[in-house]
Amino acid sequence: MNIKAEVARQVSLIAKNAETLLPQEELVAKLEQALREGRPLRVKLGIDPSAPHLTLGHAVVLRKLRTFQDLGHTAVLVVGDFTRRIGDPSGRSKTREPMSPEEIERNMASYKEQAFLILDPERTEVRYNSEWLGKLTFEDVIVLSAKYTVARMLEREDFARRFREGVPITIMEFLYPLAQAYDSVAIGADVELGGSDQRFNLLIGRDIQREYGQAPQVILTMPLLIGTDGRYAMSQSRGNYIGISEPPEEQFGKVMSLPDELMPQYFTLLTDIPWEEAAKLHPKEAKKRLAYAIVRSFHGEEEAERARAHFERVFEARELPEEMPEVRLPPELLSEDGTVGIVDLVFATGLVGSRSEARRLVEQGGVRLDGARVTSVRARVPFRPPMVLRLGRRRFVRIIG
RNA sequence: GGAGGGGUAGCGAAGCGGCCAAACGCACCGGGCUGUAAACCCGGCGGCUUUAGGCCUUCGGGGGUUCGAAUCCCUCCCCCUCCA
Repeated sequence: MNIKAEVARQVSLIAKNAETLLPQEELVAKLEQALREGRPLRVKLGIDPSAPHLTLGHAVVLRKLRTFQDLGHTAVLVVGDFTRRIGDPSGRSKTREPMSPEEIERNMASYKEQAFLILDPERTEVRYNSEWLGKLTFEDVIVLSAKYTVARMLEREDFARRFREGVPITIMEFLYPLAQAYDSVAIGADVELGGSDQRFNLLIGRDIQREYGQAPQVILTMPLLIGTDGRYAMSQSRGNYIGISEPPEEQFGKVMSLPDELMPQYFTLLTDIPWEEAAKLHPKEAKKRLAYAIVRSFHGEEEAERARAHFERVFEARELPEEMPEVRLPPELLSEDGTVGIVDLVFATGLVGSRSEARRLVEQGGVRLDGARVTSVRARVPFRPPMVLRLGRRRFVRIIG
């Protein structure tokens, strides 16, 4: 095998779409060595076990990790359970409440299930950082903290700004990046992956590894995917996300309503279809291609096909979906003359949270019964099952007797 | 230890005795437009109802003043800034 050529091939695949890859020479050296010795690289990805669901944002990084696996390397998922059990006592962020080991375990079970839709389990190692962080003595921590300076910490944009503006920064916040860096030492990371917001932390890992006599890791960051609002990085706390394990139709629909401007980024970071190719299509067709590719990557060909068919049927042709949930009308809602109040009917579907909400929907023209809009809250409709009730644009129920 | 600021709906943020179920922005829902796009426009966004200037539960917790309190007083809890 021509090692030089193989290294070049791997580097180009690894570097593709990356926001930061440095130092590239070190990656080359590491790859050469790996190939010569038949020893796969250890590629680290830190996992925050805070939330049980993964989003397309996570998928971007996971896909890159998969690339490494396809090249024969090992993915090491490092679960930040140790720090997560402590949380962030400054209480500034509610997403940093301490979590119990049970909660963490539950989240991780679901995390892994989703992550393995992208990753190859055969080449994945999952490690919890409590394994080594939990063993450190206070003395060890002091020794670790002596290896980095305040000035360097303050180089981080976030810290610099807060320090300038007098917003508190706790010592603990200085310790967390060090802990993360120590993770790299513990697992002997050759490369660490992350979102572009992680760049600073990943760099600290290099310094700390060097301090502990290890070859520093190469760092690779991926761009942050913009969320469904078209403005901010996709995150669960912002609610602008598309989940990896959402139902196919849901995923398809969410992708279709992304702003067009996001298409290049999504094609590039989440599919193998080059944007230049998709750009030749009508925007709507391009987006359908995108939605299809994304759904397929998580749910498979068949489900992707179904999701597309569903979309075309319901939203393009404005016909009824093939399948819809069925709801039995509670008999007591039926009056003697065989009619049922529209609000009762809507509420009985369980698709709205309160009668007020049902009423609102009716008043706003969001309720159709067998295709005909019902706008009067006081309307009573003859009950002739089965009937199809449509709420808004996308919710359908079949009412049965 | 001292001085001061603050806790309001999912989030951000006004209000500071009645006109407050609480401005505004974001998110979200409905309608219009369309390529179910996005942007944009209109409406909604505590609950119940006999739909009304109706009733009930909300403005960190508890108690009080008042005809009436998110708004004033007492008390408790929590958060933040500055000085030392």
